[in-house]
Amino acid sequence: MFLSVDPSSGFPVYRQIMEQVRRMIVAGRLTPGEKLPSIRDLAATLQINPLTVGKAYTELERGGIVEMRRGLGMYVRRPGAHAATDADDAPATVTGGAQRFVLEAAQAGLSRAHALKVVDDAWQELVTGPVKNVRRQR
Amino acid sequence: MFLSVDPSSGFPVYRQIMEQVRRMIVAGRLTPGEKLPSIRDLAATLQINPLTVGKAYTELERGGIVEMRRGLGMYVRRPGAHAATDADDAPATVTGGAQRFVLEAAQAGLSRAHALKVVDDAWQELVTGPVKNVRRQR
Amino acid sequence: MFLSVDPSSGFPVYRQIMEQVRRMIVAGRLTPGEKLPSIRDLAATLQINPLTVGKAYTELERGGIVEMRRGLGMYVRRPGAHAATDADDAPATVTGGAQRFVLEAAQAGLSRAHALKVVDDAWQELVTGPVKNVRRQR
Amino acid sequence: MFLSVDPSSGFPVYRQIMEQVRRMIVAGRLTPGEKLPSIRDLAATLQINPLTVGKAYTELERGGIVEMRRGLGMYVRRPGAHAATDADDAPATVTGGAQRFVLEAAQAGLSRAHALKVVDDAWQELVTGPVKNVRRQR
DNA sequence: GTGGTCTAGACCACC
DNA sequence: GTGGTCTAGACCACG
Repeated sequence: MFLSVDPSSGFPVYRQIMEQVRRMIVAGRLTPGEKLPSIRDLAATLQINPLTVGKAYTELERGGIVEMRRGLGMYVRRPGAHAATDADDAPATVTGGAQRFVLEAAQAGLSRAHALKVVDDAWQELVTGPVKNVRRQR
Repeated sequence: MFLSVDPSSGFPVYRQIMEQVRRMIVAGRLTPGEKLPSIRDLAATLQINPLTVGKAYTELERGGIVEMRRGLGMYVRRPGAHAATDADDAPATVTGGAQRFVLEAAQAGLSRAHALKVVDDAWQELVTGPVKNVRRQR
Repeated sequence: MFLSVDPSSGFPVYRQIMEQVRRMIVAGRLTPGEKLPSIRDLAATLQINPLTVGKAYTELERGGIVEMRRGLGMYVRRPGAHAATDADDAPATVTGGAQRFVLEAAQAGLSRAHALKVVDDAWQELVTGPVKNVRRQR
Repeated sequence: MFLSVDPSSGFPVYRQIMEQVRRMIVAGRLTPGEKLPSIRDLAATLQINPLTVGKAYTELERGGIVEMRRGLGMYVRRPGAHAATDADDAPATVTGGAQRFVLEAAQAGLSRAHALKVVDDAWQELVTGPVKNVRRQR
């Protein structure tokens, strides 16, 4: 598990962690049932406060992404276990995200086709794993 | 000019204003050279603090979207006028937005094709606002 | 607003706050639209850390009990605004609570009628307001 | 003896065991003098740590619910044998539980009569219900 | 002024 | 060992 955070990015560190964990799950680099690094370990690795890691984990658990087993650690949840929870409002979230992206793209002067290609490329990068910047493991 | 804000959405009010103004420009409902409502008028209409509207306008001006003419008000800028300002980093912003969207969509269980369709639909909805053709900038 | 917490009760302080706020809303001592004390104020009054109060407020907001208005404070939400959110699983929570209570009561040797009376008395106390219970400490 | 625990429920595993044992006693599915499964057997069945089962048993013994006979195992105690132990504080516990339940119910929008009915139903289920109600998981 | 985030260090319950 | 809670104090974004 290699994660990287940028404390000076202005984007909350705990959200950076959340996003990367979700990204790894989607990309298949974290599989259901797999154990996440302990709060202390990850905090030491990233050189941040354990509470910050804990906040990220707590939020992920609330979102149904991972589950906590007392005294054992955090584990990636089986997909479908939480599907019922947010299956209904997920589309709304996604279309909202699409609207935001489309606005940005149009504002930047991209054509419709160009914008779609950018999304397609991003998806490709997500499933194959970022080419640069991240190392595979395990 | 119809704007609406939700003070309790957790999303900064001044950003809500910025986003809607940009959206209107992209959709062609605000055309280059057109005058925006005054800070005080808009604040009164939305029942929010004038400082908040002012911040939105200032940020829009910094982004080169609108320009301030002392004593006259804020005006939508001619496309291309700000091209030099952020032409270089705009693509980076867009790809970043694409990555965020793709992550959300994948996490929500959408297929690649489905995600692309959602984006295409959002674009369609954006341009088929009440008005004519889309003016692209840059 | 009179709240009291017992830091040495073993029950998390932030949950004590949550419970009392909910209790006050149910009892009508906090009405929809009313403003809660600021995090700093309440923390100073209770002589606890602001972060602890903040955690209580954040959790209440997540539960749809209160809403945050940026830069203004926390406000009691209008009932029904969140009804749709947890209307479905609320009954499950309630029946679970009922099962726990019934088990306790039976284990303690109460009769069925006696247990019902205890609940009825508790409801009475809730709506009329705790007779004692509002004590200052430290 | 069929017990089930959910390690990822957030509720301590040892308390889940305690609660189910007490429930069985109240419901008559475990009668005074009856022997509980050994720590090792139950731990193996539930696929949990024997220390956890041991803690549950120890706590039950402290509460006077069961008694340990060295070299023989744990046995359900005769009712009344522990009455003197917690007869005094039991009512306080029960009224506390009632308050918690009433708060939950009122918050969920139940009427006073409805809440009482839920409790009555739960009691009914407790005494009649040993039939099924046992679910396996994992 | 408001809440949001982060740090450094501590104690606790649980497995 | 694990995560959960709390303290004391700091900086930032927002209205």
